[in-house]
Amino acid sequence: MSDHHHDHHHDTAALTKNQSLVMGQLSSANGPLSAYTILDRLREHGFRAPLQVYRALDKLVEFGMVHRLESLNAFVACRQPGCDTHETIAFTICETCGQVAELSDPELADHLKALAAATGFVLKKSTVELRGLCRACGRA
Amino acid sequence: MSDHHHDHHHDTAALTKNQSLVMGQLSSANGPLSAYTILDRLREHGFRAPLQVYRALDKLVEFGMVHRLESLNAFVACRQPGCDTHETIAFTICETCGQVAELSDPELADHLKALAAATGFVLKKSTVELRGLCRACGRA
DNA sequence: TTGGTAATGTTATATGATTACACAATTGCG
DNA sequence: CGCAATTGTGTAATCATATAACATTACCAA
Repeated sequence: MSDHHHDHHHDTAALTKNQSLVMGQLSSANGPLSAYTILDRLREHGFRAPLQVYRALDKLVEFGMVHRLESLNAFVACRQPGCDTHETIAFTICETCGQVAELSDPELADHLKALAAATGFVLKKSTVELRGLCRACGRA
Repeated sequence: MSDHHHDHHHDTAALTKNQSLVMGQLSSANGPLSAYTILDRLREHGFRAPLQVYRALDKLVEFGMVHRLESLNAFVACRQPGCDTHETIAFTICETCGQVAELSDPELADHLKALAAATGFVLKKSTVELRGLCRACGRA
């Protein structure tokens, strides 16, 4: 159907050592992490330089296992059920607790595409990041 | 109606010296500029340190005269007709020529709000940045 | 086995943004 | 006016994010 989706099925075993270590940190974190935070946490595993983290992150993002949050300069493990199949995604970012949730809404994707197309713009990639209060923090 | 919209009407005359200089650079640029690019261009006007730029940018963004593009770490002058009245905005960013256009679509705002609300999320601010090819570059 | 590709390690540097502190200009008000 | 509060400015240092350049190692495939 889609002409450029990921046909990867990278389970953890297929990752390289550095990729696994970085993925491990992101998976066990309950929110987004900056590259340098990941670096610090992996120093005891032999990491010495930012590039070790950034290279792993590049691949993990490419595989669709990790998302980059532009408005935070941080990275988060993908929590969607079919991580490698979803297309356009929006993120909600709670300004109080820092928690990030993914929203996958085909209608939104269509809406954005149509909106862009109306001005002759060919849409390649959407960044949608919503700031506010999550359900729990909104009650406070 | 809205409880925190801008009631400012800052015409250029009301800006401070540094704010005017920064605004001048952004207005005359035909695309987004990074804070350090602005700094370099204003050195001949006496600018010496990043903070002079960032402080001016903070105010200009607050006034609604300038937008920050999260995915570029750059800033662009607002080109919308009623710069201080529009609410939610999406940006198209051409990956070839770097040109940025603003889209102001109330339906999109509603859609995002509804999407967030469906998970109990209280939306404060939306970041929507669309990457792709502008009309001119798309023809190539 | 040999040659190419991908991954890694290391140093240095580029780029983006803020903290801390001192001082000057402007505004508001008694 | 005279004074205080606020806002704007200047400067240095530092923190935070990301990439360039180059050498080496691991792995896979002909």
